[in-house]
Amino acid sequence: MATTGARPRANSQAAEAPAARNTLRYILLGLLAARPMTGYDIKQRFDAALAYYWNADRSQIYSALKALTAEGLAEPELVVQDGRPNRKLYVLTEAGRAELARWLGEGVPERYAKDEFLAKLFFLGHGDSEAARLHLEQHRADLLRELAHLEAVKQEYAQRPARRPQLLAYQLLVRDYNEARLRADLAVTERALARLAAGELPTPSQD
Amino acid sequence: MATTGARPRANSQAAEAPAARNTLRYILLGLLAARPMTGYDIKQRFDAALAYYWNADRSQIYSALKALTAEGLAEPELVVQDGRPNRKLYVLTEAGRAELARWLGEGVPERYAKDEFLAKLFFLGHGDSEAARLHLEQHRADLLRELAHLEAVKQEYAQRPARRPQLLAYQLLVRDYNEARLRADLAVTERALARLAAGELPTPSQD
DNA sequence: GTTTGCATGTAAACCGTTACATGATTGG
DNA sequence: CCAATCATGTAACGGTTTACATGCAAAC
Repeated sequence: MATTGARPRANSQAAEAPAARNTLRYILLGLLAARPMTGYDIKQRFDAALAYYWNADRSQIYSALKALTAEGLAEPELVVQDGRPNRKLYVLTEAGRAELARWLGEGVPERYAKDEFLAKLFFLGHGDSEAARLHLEQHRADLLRELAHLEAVKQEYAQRPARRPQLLAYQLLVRDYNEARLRADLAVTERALARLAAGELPTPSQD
Repeated sequence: MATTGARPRANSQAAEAPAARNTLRYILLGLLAARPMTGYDIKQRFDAALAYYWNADRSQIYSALKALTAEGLAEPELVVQDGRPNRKLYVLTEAGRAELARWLGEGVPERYAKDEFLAKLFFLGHGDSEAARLHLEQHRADLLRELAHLEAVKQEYAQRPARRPQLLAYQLLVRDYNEARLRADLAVTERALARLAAGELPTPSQD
């Protein structure tokens, strides 16, 4: 149909992507490289800092940690507690550190993202403009909430000085990407809502 | 750890999200609502227009179309061709149209996105700054290519007038989101590369 | 006293990707 | 002559999500 054809694919730095990506595995290596952690700790880290671009369930994390152990990339260390459940601290091995370094050097294939909001928006012309307004307003509310949360985290980090500036620098860079995307989304959303209010978007009756 | 706690979750418009999202199913309904299509057509539509925020494999599309048929939401119509394979045109039923409308009215849960580039970037402090530069430059190249592709598609669409302005309006809105995000990413990337070149990002030796 | 937080896991279902299979026509 | 396009599908695997299961302690 479109003479311009399909969206072009990337040519990755190191081309060989065998069969499975297993991104979670490498994220776990990355987290354990900073300090030993339990599955529980890792889940918290996901929710607090990584959720904007990746997340995993508890069950997935626990089984992935077992897989790392089986491959000799991490080793569990039981920490007995009283009054609360024992913890299983996973420590990265030398092999684990090497595997992380290998992954960091590899190119990232340009994989399509999945965004359910945009997927639905694409088809909203089949519904009425009231439904569209509701979705756009919900999206705006979500964005404002996330931006507020980001601001709060920023305040917090600004207080205490960094222990490892090298690690922090890239984490802050990721945060910059996140913030820029949120603001970009917000601008588009505001414009769309304004157009809707002004009756500038076509309505089903004109279809 | 972080006193600010976890990222807040959305309160969706209509809360009940039963067990499976099955977003692909609804995207198929949305595509078929515009016109009857074959699995092959649908895959092309994905690659040409939807790939920025969703995609699916041929095999997944074919089996999803079968599932729609089994549920009475779409009906296949065999189009015999000579010289090339027969086509199976899927036509949306009334039930299918109703199911699409239901989905359009439902709220979108704020699901985390998965972005492998950001996931890797987050940990690049564990590598050397040369690796970081390569990844950032690759990302910039990817963004520029996508923006160029977007521009080409825009030119194309500007030519011919829309048949159904109501449907087109929302598709263009999705394109606006996409473009805004790409430009936001590009700005962050350029800034990061400039900082790297100026030696403003901490190097491993300081770790 | 009920909810939340700490802490680990198993089982099943579901979604997504890759590999495999087929076969004619058109374009380079 | 070889590659790409048209066109549909199956089988197997791998990754992700949900539901289920347990149990104590602290906070509300």
